[in-house]
Amino acid sequence: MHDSNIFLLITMKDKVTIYDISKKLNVSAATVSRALNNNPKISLSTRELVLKTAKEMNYKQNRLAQALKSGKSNNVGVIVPYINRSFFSSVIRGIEEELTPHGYHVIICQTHENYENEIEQINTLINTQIDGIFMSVSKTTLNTDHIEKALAEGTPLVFFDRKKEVPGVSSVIIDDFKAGYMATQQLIEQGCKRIAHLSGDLNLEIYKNRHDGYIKALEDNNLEVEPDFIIKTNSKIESGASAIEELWKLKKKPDAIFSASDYTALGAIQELKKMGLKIPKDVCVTGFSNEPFTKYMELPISTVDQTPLTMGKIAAQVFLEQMNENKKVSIEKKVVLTPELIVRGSSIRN
Amino acid sequence: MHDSNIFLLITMKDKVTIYDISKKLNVSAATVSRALNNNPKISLSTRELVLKTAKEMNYKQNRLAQALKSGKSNNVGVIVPYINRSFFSSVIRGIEEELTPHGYHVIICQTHENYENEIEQINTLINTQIDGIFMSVSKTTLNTDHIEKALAEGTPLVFFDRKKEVPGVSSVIIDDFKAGYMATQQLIEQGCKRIAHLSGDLNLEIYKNRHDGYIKALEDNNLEVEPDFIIKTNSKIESGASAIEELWKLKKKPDAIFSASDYTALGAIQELKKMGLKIPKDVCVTGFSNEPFTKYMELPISTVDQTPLTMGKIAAQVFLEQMNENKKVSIEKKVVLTPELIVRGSSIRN
DNA sequence: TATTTTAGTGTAATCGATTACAAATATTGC
DNA sequence: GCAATATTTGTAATCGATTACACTAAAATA
Repeated sequence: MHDSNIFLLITMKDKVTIYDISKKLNVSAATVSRALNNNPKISLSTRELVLKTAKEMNYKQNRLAQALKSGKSNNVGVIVPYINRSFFSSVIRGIEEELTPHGYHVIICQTHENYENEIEQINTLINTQIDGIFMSVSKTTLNTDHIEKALAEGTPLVFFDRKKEVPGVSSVIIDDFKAGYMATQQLIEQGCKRIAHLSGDLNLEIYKNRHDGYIKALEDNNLEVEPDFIIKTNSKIESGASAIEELWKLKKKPDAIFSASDYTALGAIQELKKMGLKIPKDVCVTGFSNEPFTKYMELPISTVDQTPLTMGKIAAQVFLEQMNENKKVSIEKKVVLTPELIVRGSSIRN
Repeated sequence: MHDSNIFLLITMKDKVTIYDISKKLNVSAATVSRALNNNPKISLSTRELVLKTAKEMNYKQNRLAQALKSGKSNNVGVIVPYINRSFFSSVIRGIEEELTPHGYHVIICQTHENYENEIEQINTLINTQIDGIFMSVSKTTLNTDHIEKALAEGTPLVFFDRKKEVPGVSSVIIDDFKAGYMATQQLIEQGCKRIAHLSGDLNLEIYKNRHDGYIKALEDNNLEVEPDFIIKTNSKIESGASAIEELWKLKKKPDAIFSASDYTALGAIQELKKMGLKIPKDVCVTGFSNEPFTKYMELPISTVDQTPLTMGKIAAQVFLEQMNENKKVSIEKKVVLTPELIVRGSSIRN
């Protein structure tokens, strides 16, 4: 910290309420409220007078009071592992852009991939009387009691990307199986025959599906599934590098890598280059998530785009639909978006 | 969209209030409230009974009602141009992590760099009775009336990164002058003598300061300031490429580029390579912002880190300090963080 | 003109929690 | 045993906006 000044200043007027307006105009607060809400049973003259006076007095509606009365806060909560991950921040942007025109505000919470935080965040969101929750579950979340409790309170919930099976909860995800299949298929089409897979935690649905898509593509092309070619990694660059070390200890070496994460793909590429191998000539590589950096590399990395902005917007739409339904009934809607395979230099051989 | 199922389910109990607890225990709501708030003037036995019953009935405090009564919502608003920009999402993360332990929630708003949106967002945040606003002003914001109005309502405001001069408003920024100076100095130390600058809009303080730091470094090293070497760009990759085209039309060509944005730096590098020039041998390049991709390039790009997480945390601390002060007095605090020059391959010659 | 409509406004309760103030009960001291 | 004090609980107002119901006055109808 380099510098820091102090400066004093007196401010602050009291906030104007409908009672202040009603006093000034000698009408009841009810009349003021009705005028402000364009209630038809108010005379044009008083309505205009109230509106004019409200503007003059710089009246601002207290949404808190309104929310308490109506039982609707017009706030929604979004729970993600980290908000500054490219994918999550883009989903949030999508949600925000879709909901703002409907008068909603978005409250964001991070779990840091921690189950306890997730429970805590859900509870405080419920206390805040949010009208709905959007969430991508943390990696350490196994149990769904906290989610079912939220539902029982009547809080609509929408999963995006990372979901759990909970009756009554809608979800918006991408077709990870298809993504895994497409990515693998494209590598096969480049002539690759020994494709390794750097997988995430297979207990998570998304990674399991990417893995299964990879397997199915191999099978459909009559390529042998080599268990040694499947390495569990953790979305870190170093993890990609060490996976390559491990793979290159094998007798039969891979000629392509399909990584469930762009970061491990990057680590793999760096390690392969260090070993003197040429990409894509010797080894083709495809990552996952379309992290911004994949596009900007001198050798751009093939990857799968999860269309996060769309995902956020659709999740918001699902929520809005649910808000328009009968409150005593909740509708479960499962939307599966088609991912987009982005083929770049790292996996083009000809 | 690939698939979409419908599933029905009945849910929802009514929410439990202190009145439900008070009825069940045959005590007054006041007693329940006091017990829940650990008010000392309540007997241990009733306190325990209330707490136990509250848990049994799954009571959740209504923070809306509490907020209305207390005049404190425990929500703060953050206004940024776009939430999915690496820098902004990291600042937001910093704010969130600092304020969550104090019971605050963070509401996010985007302006899309649009002045009208900014006004709108401020107003709806005030209606929502937020306890404070954090903002980075939009590029199109010239006038500060909307901000002064918010202050007059008694809403504390903290600027971060992009600020305006408004009396009574605290700010947390980085020393952009110093950043520009350091970056330029490092290029000079590599032996560069003809350093061009790709600048942003000089009407914005941050770009003006980076520019001024660049000029000062040249002067301090007795290098001539060449007006043709200063090109206005717009933070897009293409803008960096066309700046290079323009510069290389000059008789005297630069031997280094200091760009006020990582994206224009990237565009410049791509264009220079296309022209067959070697980096850093022929031209050194330094960008600004430490965008994630700069680190991952085969030739990593030198850049300036704005320490966004720290910036968010400090902004939050400034806000918390202000909340602890006398409400009728607002204290203006100006924090200037020291940026970090990250020297990478694109500007190392030896 | 008498009576029914209609339009416009006011009264008061409500949302859920908090808190001065009042009241009831328990405890202490003499 | 009784006043004085301390402890615990209740009553009711409050935060600001909304709205069912009641009421008045003017307009429409017979």
